[in-house]
Amino acid sequence: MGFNIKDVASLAGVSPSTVSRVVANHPRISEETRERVRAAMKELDYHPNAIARSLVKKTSETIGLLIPNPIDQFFLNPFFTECLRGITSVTEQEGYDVLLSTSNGTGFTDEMRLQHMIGSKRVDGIILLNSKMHDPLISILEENHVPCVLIGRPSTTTSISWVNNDNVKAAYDATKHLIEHGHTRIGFLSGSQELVVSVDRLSGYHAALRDRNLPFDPNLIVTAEFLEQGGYSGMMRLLALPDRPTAIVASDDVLAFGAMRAAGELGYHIPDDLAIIGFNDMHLAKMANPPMTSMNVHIDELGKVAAEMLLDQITKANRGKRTVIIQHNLVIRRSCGSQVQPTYEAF
Amino acid sequence: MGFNIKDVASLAGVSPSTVSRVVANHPRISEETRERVRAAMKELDYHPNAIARSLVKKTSETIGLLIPNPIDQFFLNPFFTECLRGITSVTEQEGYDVLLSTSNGTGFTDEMRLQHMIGSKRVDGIILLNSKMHDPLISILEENHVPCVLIGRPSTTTSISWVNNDNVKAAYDATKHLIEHGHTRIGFLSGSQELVVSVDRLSGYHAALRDRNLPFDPNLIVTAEFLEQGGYSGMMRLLALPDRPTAIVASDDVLAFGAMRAAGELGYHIPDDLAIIGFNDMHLAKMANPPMTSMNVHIDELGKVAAEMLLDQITKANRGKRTVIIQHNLVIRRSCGSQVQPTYEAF
DNA sequence: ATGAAAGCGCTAACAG
DNA sequence: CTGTTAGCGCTTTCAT
Repeated sequence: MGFNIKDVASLAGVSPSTVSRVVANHPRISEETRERVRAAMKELDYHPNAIARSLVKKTSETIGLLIPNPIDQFFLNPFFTECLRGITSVTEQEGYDVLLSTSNGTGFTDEMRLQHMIGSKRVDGIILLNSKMHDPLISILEENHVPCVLIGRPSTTTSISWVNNDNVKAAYDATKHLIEHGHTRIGFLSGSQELVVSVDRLSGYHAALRDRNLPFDPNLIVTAEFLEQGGYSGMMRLLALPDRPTAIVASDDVLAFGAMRAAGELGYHIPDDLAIIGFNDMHLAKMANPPMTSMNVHIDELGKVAAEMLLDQITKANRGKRTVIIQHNLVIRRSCGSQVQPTYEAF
Repeated sequence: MGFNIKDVASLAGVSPSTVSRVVANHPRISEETRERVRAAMKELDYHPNAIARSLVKKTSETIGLLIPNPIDQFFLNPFFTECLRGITSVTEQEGYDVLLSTSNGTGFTDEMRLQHMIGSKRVDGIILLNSKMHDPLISILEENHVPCVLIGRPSTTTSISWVNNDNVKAAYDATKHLIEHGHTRIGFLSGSQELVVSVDRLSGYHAALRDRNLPFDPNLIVTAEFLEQGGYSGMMRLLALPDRPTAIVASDDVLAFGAMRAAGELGYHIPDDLAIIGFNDMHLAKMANPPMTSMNVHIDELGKVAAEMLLDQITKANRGKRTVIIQHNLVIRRSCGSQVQPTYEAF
């Protein structure tokens, strides 16, 4: 318990540096001493102290993930799990661990937590989630020259790399789909306009209306938190309008679920009375009643590519700025009035 | 960029130890030097190197979470997110971060990853998920005297603390509910019998049948992975029986979803032809068609209590073994044939 | 109240 | 191929 490199060295009758070399698989070590050291390591159940190693090598084989506040609200949206699944699918292959910056108790802002994560040297790079408009986190990252990748689009010019969907186009496509179904009054359930993703999706909605010469009615746009409750109350407001929408684009599936619940309570039938399209195509979507049409933006892929890009920066010192766009595709089910077979999908 | 304690010290005209003291809020520092040091820290944008600190203090303000292999399969079940939500709700208050041990690329087993996490000294304590029967991880934890808490019940006597549900009783209650609805042929969709939770839930099912003098038919028990696909194929097998069950207890909601899909494809109507009860009451459950009756075991609470217990061990050196049982409650919706109002629930 | 010095466990020149 | 030496950046006695 708690043996260190010196203990192993003296048991094997060599110097600490030799032990260090066999641990690191240094080539120029005689087979004989290598064996002897290995035996000593096993006998003492020696495990190298990663902290000490980290201190001298200045790498930690760990990447950091900054969970934006409020933390537990973030976990409520399946977005996080999907992202993390993508991220870990590459870290596990490359031998990296993932540090979640959660500590917030002492009233730390996201900026302070990011500064701390960088300054504390516990991670070799950082993945940032959920970029906000005029996000101060971006400039912190730039100033510090830390390897990092943003999941989402920065709202201002920046030198840091990012992965994103073409959210403008995705919302455009979703809205167009409803227009092609004959809808002219289409409501839009938006997430907070502080988030770039919300801004982009709203602007795609606008563009689609404009292209088809449909009038734009600000009353048809409701902003809510990315929570089911937000979708519910937003929808209630839309349905209370004298000239209610006949179709809804929700910029997140959880909003769409809330919207469906509100519609159900008021006695509207989906898709006959009201068409709904969600965003993200979470697993939930296919189990909804009726199964929900949703824009799949391949969140796991966002995470996967972000992690790959980050590890590239870290291991290859490849700091050139890269931006990647992940494709989207509309998964048509029954909530939008399309005539599709009642299919059964696996998770 | 990259200033250290010495840089701050010389700028402030003091010794490194003094800087260290003001960082640590040491009381016996004159107000004047404290100010001077703070100014220097701010000017250099100094952030203490947590790695160096960790090396000497032997604490990291980080707790480790060992994600069992296969990692990405684990993320597919919402169990993980809920657990993590509970865990982070306490770490964020207490100023701890969370390290996910994911690195697995070089063919590491769970044991090796645990050993590494402990030996590497990057975490002050460990939360273990998903205990298996005869789990070797448990003995590793015991031997190393690391602060740790198990989420789940250990299958053998052990000195380590754990949090769990009374899964035997929970499955008993779920099964009893179906029996009270008049069912006598009740199928059981189990997760892998290598997991303690599966064993417990199956034994609760047994006990309920026994208590009501119902015959036990091994054909009614199907074991599958905790994935929707597992529930689907398991259900297909049950429904192919000459004397098919009229009700199902699924030991996980994702299994129940797969079961519902299979039943749907074969033209069975739920709950009229077939009653189903799931386990975990994930958010999905209430959005199912029909809304799913499910045993809520309060997973976030498991995570929360586990984290609290762990931090207690770490900060108070409170190593006494503790075991906590989190209550369960059946959330009755429409998939089990109970006559309940079609209610609408928020997330 | 502050500084000097030793050392946490490891790696990396530099010698040999 | 292997050992010696000098740190990595910080905390912590022990002095003063």
